Amino acid sequence: MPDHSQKQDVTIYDIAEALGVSPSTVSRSLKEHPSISKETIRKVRKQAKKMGYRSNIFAQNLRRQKTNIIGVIVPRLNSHFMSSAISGMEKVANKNHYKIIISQSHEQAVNEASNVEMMLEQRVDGLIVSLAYNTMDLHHFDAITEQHTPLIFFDRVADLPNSTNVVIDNYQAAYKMTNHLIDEGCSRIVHITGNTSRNVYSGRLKGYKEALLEHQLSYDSDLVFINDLREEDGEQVARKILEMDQLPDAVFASNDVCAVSCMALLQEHGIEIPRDIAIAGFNNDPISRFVKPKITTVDYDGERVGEVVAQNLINHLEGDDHISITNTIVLNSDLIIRDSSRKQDAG
Amino acid sequence: MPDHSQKQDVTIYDIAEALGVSPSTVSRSLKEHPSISKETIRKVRKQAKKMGYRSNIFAQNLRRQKTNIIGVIVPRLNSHFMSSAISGMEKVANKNHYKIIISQSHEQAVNEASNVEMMLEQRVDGLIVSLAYNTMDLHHFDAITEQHTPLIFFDRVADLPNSTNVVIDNYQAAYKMTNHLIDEGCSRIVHITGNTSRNVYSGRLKGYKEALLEHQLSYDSDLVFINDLREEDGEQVARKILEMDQLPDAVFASNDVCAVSCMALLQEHGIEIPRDIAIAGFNNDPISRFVKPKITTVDYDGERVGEVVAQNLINHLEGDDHISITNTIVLNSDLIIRDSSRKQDAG
DNA sequence: TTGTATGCGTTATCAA
DNA sequence: TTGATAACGCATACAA
Repeated sequence: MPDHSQKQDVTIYDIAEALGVSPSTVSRSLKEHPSISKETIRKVRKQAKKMGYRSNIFAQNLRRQKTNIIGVIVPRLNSHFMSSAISGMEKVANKNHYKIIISQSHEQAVNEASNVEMMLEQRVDGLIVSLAYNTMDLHHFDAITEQHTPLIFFDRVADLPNSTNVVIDNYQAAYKMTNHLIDEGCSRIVHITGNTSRNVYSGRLKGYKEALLEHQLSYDSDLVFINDLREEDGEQVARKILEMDQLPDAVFASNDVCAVSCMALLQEHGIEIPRDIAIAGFNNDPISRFVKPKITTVDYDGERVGEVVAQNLINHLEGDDHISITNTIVLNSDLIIRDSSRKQDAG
Repeated sequence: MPDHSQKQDVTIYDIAEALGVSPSTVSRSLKEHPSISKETIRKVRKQAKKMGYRSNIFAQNLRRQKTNIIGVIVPRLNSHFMSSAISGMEKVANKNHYKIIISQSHEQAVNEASNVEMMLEQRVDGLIVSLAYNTMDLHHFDAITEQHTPLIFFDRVADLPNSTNVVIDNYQAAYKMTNHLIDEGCSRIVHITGNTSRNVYSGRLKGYKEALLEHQLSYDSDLVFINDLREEDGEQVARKILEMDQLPDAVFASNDVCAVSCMALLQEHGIEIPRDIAIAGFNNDPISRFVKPKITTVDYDGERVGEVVAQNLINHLEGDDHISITNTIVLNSDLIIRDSSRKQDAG
């Protein structure tokens, strides 16, 4: 057993003894309680520094029943959107003296549930969640809401009372994107998206359908692909496209990675973008700018989402806010038209 | 003030009372202490579940002086390498019932120091760090080592006694890459890298130099660019390249984002890759595969790095390991030769 | 302005 | 096999 035991910590008792005062005086001095004289405060602080005192946070937590820790559960960490979102949360949390504990569900409801349990055990002050791909039943959040632990969902949100959702208008974004493609003369538009039990994907699918209908274009379910939106999924759709009797004239994917991998495979088979097929993605992942042609996408600023989510939660925790009864915050998201569209004016 | 107060928690006293046994019996039953009868254990567990008991972790921590929390400090979260590394750490931590608390230094030593202080306050069981760009003085880690809190650096590591480093052989990787470019007939090779106070960048620069020297190629400092390796830095180098009297025949950048942005701007100015200039990056960021041509790079698997780092730390914490006196773990990293090199055989 | 005493929920030691 | 009791370090109600 390695020896990392001797964290012989200095306590307020040690300081009290050294100074010949009581522990409570030390405790109060350390947080500049108004009833303590300036002189005492000065002395205590000096002694504390001298002895290398560091407040024991467990004892504090135990007394105050508060941790200043925010729990974050996400499907996975290593996508551009998610890591940016986490970055934004960390920034805001740090500024407000909160810490964040992170866990991944790896897109599995069962992991999500055990992560929630872990967060509960940690007694997080609040919880931020983006749902796993296959989460249907939401009962694993019951204990959270029962204890009135503030709960905020973002991106992939839930329909749960007493929780807040931070989203963009996925319907509108997809509606605008599809309209844009139609305006460019596309009429056979492939849509690649994820599990439509998730708000983000159902919203986008709906926007896509609506735009078609408004232009008297028939909705063809053979042109809609539901998958996990990973690199290989984009490629697989590309292969299916190449086998179609009649080629589509556009592909609109629900994320950029999928759009880009689909495009790459199409290009390898001699399809010219955007002449033969126009391409559109979602998220404004850096990758969307680096491919050729640059792909049209929807600006979805993870960093900002993360900031808003964290700030909202902290406001709530600090009491600057009311109890939310299923409150929803909708952030902006704009089309970014690029070379993979047939015209390049602003949308 | 919103009402998230009534976390009227069930304690072992409540269970004890309900069952007519002592709190110690409950405590022991809950952790299946060998001296407690099966029957009692069964009863206690049942009652605990019935009453919705959840152990208070502060009290536990307070008693045991242990948190099962690992602190992680990184320059920034939202790069592919870093978010993958964190993902790997989270995976291993989760499996071993550890939690991770994350903070960003935003590449500033001053933030790094305050993050360390925060981790100390949280009483993390161990600390994982990748250094900020401009960290020179390492005294902000003194308190960590003094308490014998295990400390592991990865990627951007330090030369500190009683800490472990997890790295790849940056010298070798850059040496091989430069050799590869030379083998392809390149002789004026631009190298873009970061602050050479950081091991990763000094190692790579050294490998680059060494390869040149071994081939009787003179080292030209005008071909070496030290910057922050961001998207805009790659573009700026591209502009400088375009102004050169004699064009280089290769660019070797210390990360893929920088390599790719440099390449894109060169291409916009009619340079053909790899005919006019070959391109090489570092990290095997997905972006390196999606650009055209795909760029040659160094495989640097963040997920694996994260796993190794976390596993090593946990082994140490669990006592399966000795106290490390400046131990170094070197992970594998291989060249990935792609279209942006002039030949495409394996390196 | 400061001190005393108690409790936060657990675990570990000792005794029964 | 179980129980009583004393910590762990801090914060606060009450007393002085």
